[in-house]
Amino acid sequence: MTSTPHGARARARIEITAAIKEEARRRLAEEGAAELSLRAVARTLGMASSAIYRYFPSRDDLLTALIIDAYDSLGETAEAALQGSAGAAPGERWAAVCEAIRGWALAQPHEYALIYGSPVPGYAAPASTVPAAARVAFALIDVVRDAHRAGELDVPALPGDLESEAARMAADFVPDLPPAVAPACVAVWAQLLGLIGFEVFGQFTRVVEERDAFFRHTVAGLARTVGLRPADAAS
Amino acid sequence: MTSTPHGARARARIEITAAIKEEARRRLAEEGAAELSLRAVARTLGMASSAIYRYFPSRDDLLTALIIDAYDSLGETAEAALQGSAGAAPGERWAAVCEAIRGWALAQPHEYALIYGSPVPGYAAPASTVPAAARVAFALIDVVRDAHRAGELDVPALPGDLESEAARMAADFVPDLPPAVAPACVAVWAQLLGLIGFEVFGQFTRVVEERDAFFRHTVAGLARTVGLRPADAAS
DNA sequence: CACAAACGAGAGCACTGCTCTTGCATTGCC
DNA sequence: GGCAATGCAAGAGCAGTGCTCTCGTTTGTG
Repeated sequence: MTSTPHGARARARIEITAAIKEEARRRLAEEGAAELSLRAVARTLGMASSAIYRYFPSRDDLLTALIIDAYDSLGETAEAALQGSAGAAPGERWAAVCEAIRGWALAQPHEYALIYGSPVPGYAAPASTVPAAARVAFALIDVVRDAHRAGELDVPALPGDLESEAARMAADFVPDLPPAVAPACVAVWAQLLGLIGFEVFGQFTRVVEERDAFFRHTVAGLARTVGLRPADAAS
Repeated sequence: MTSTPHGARARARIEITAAIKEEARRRLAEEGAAELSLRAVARTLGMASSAIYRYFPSRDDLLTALIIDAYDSLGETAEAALQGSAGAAPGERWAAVCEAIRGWALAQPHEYALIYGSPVPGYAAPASTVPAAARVAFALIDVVRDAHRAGELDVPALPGDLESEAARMAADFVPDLPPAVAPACVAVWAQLLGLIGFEVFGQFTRVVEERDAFFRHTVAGLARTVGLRPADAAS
């Protein structure tokens, strides 16, 4: 039933699907996920509201598609920063990837909110989002891995009650690194995105003014937490 | 216009206002903010939907009231942990306050999402929420302040480009502490809530299993970032 | 007592997600 | 090439939402 399901109709289908997503993303950029209305999308696309349901069985399915796209877009940005900094010192690469993630988040706050905002509890992220979501994390991990290969990673300490958990984590997604760095990576990943979230969601209003410098400094601290030696020696 | 504006009607007003908030909070606990419907609240309260608008001019106003309550509830929890650990070593107090915040968040995820989730950009938090929101932060800062008084605070380094910002921050809300700790406090505050957010919002699914131990360890790392000496010497 | 303010209820508007039915166009098979 | 099956768009419709307006009624004050 696959293998280029024959001709014009199929092409039209993927084109229209793309057009719906595109228009939805456009509205998302300026309104936020809560205000995204299927009917409005259909209207500006010149189709009946009921027609959209041929392409996305429900509003949530559209949102899920947008979530995956957002994860991928962010992951791509992070990977680009990773490659753009190839050869640089681990501390600098770390900063570059973090800045790229932050830049993406600030440029598309609503999409950031979509993926790192509040998925209501009870809502289990569809398994289809997992690989896309992992890309950012793996970009960060790649920096750590490179530092490790170059012998420039200070493996952090690990308390006894986390040993088995660390072993499991490491086996799951960093089998080539010392187990102790796995929890540190996860912690730093969460803290970084949390930090960015605070800025994007306006929690820094009237608290942090010079956000670029503040972010640079904080991210250097995070680097130290995973065992990297930050580029900015002064911080 | 204040000073007990006379009698039974006023009393009824504050009672009904409270009942609305209570019912709204109940629905919030099991459904999430997006699903909270004024009409539904009115229905279970046995009043016409239009009557609610006598008490809250709009749905957003109701949500704002709930946000303030949530901030206060969380702040209260943090302050209780602070007082409950009076006299203990700074590292232990830090852990206690952090655990309290996390516990609150896990117990009322929807309320956590309401305050630290995704306020759509374009939405400036009403000034009325600020003092309530600050309570958590100040509870954390109190631990740092105590450590400083006891001479147990290792003041973190500060890069040159953050000096003026640090001075401004310190003047604004920690005038009695060395300026360098101010950015560290803000960073750690954001990172802690971000970490908790990741857990509450399900980002740790299939990533972190032993979340208590993981949190304990990570929070000890955060303590070190602000210059505290964590209780858990092993971590 | 009279008057004004506060209040509750109901109807109504514009909007939403989603379903169902009806008719048309395209597609693939014989 | 002709035809049945399928894919698709459109419209009407349901149940629900936030919010407004009006119209009596209740309440407190001069």
